[in-house]
Amino acid sequence: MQLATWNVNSLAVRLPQVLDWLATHPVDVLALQELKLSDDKFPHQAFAEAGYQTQCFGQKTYNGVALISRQELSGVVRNNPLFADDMARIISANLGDVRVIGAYFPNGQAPGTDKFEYKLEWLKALRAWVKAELLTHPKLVLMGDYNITFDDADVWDPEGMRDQIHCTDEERYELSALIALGLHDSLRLFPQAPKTYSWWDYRDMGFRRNRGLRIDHILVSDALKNTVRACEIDKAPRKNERPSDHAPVILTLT
DNA sequence: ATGCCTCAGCTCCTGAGA
Repeated sequence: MQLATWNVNSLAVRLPQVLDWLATHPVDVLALQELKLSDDKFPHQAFAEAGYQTQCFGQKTYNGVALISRQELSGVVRNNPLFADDMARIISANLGDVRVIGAYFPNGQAPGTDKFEYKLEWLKALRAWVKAELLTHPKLVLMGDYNITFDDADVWDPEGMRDQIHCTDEERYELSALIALGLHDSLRLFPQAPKTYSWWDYRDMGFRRNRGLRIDHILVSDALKNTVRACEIDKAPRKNERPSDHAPVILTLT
């Protein structure tokens, strides 16, 4: 079984790339973030013609998430029932006995701003909800654009970005608290080359110079850990014309 | 450098992203 996550930065712009990618990477579930379109504009038909079912939670202009799957998903939930949120950021569902959560974590803009406070509250509420979910769904995958680096190994310029957004102690504390619920960073279950990132700034030739961040993650619960066979970041779509600034992350389970 | 790209939208500038 394969699961993947990809922040596409506008599904309207990236739909052909997503369909191309699925044709060569026929994963069981693909979680998308930053659709930037409302549900009435979601391209269900295009995915159906490619053999995929769709569950979407869209929003005009910003945010928006979806689960694209080969099999029909059950138990679809939108956002965190424990957190009143104006923004479409989470969609979760069951694939067999595995609870799959796709999430677009808040960016947070900068420490000290209202958006940063919202990010911390959102993270705290996510942790409470995931903790409860694990009781009923021990096999759980939490994947998406976390907008948080685990540590300096995830940052191209750790000195320059110290205490900056995605790298603050407060954000990293929340990420480690998620891990402490009994989750594992799939990518780090395997040896990784230094400077492995999932996002590169559009500006200043960020990708060509590998000036990036690892902020897209796939966390798996204790009950799934021993089934993880591989986890990798697919940098190929970042080389497309008009790419997303994020690359997909792929998880392979037995 | 309160910038550099890219995207959406009350679109020829602005807000937001990361």
